[in-house]
Amino acid sequence: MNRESPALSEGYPFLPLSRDGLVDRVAHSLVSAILSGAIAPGDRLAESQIARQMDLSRAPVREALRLLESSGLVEYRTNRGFFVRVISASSISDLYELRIIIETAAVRRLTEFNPDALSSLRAQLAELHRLADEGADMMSHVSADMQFHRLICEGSGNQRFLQVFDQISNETKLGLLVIGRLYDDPHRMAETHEPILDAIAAGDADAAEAAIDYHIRVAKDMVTEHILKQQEAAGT
Amino acid sequence: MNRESPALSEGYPFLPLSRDGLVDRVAHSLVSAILSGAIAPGDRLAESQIARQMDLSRAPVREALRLLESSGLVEYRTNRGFFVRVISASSISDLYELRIIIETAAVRRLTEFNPDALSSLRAQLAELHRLADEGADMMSHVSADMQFHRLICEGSGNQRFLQVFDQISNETKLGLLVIGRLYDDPHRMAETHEPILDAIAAGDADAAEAAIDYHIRVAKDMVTEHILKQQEAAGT
DNA sequence: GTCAAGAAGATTGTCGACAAACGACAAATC
DNA sequence: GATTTGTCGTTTGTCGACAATCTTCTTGAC
Repeated sequence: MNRESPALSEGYPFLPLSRDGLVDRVAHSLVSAILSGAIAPGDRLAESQIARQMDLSRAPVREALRLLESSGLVEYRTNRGFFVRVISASSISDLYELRIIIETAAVRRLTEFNPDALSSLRAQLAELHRLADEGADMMSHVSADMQFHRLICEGSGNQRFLQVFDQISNETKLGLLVIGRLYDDPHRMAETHEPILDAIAAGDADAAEAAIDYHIRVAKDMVTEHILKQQEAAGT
Repeated sequence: MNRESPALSEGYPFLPLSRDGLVDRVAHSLVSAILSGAIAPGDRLAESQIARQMDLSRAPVREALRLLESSGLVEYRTNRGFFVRVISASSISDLYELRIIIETAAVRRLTEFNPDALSSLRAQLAELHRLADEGADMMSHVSADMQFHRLICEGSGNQRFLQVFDQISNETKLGLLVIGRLYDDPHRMAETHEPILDAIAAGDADAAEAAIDYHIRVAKDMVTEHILKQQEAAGT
């Protein structure tokens, strides 16, 4: 066996093993808890309590929370601590308006300068249908859906678009998840992405822009409507 | 002297005296240092060293740096620390593309739904001319210029637009400052904002959008050109 | 019963300390 | 002479502790 021969040629391909620190793991854990609904919007996130539960000191917890803050999932008040951000209809509306301008610009650039990205978008659409077939849970649907849109931002070639998208991505997911059952017909949901792909395939940037604008606007209306309904119900 | 009488009536408008914690002050101090050029792009920001100089512990310094990180001024590498982000031509180009889509959308909404914001924009333009008259320094010019654009985002009524603008604002300033003398004719610079105001005053959203698009695009070209020239000079 | 003031408990803000990781230079090996 | 290995000083990662602040509960007056 020539276990060593690759190393001799200056290149056994060791993967740089993930040195991701504690902070990232804590942050991920918190995101899961929030997105799963185990911690509800408005709830307090006491760092000392979390640290105790995870059996580590407050420092990494605090940093993880600061990280979540910059992604909009969590809100910080001086001398009071961190709270899960509450989703208001107007804040969601603003969020989707932002998504619209980012993603329309992104899909335009993608169509014009990077049409090769189409294949990965097709693959992601197939993934959406696969999840629909196997009756996956809401969280999986939402994540896969967002991943489709992320690919568009990534394919735009503009790092800032992707950065902004990632920053608001978790909050968008939260908005989708708090309203509960939205993907009643997941196949139908997946299909709504097809006009975007068609326009990109046709190389028609205007059409692509219009398609994604429509797509996100529909989602926006659905979500804001749901939230308004929920607020009414809660106010009664 | 009736120092206390206002308090008795339960309503003297005391300004909440800077209870903004240490962290914000540290962050502000660091931003100043970076934008003033005292700390150059690529430089390391050793938290222990900064803490020693400011005579406080590392905790608040660390948090301040994390804050700057989320505003893009500073970059963090695990187990290595914080570094002032280096400005590349492509990253600046992406940044301005983002500004264009945010601010065109913002000025459209402002023109359509909040034309009253015009007066504060006019005031800010006057401020630009005032600074030009008194021959203010570069930093003041840049800040006042950015404030004009911030007012547009604020006037859009979409919180997210403002949020994104604030997030990239410092990095934009940094980009403007590293290229040095750009405001050779500050009055001329101030005047380039006028077409935007005219369009808003006329209630013509399309024209306003076109005006700010042009305005930012010109700035983008100037800045990227300068940076490319600098990079060539450095590479020689 | 309502409201205000105050005490008790918990939580955040900041600190100093120690272990682990990094970068640089010297020593050793081929 | 060039590359690898060992060592050392510095910096980051994490911790536990204490003071300042907030929240809650109790107490008391009206």
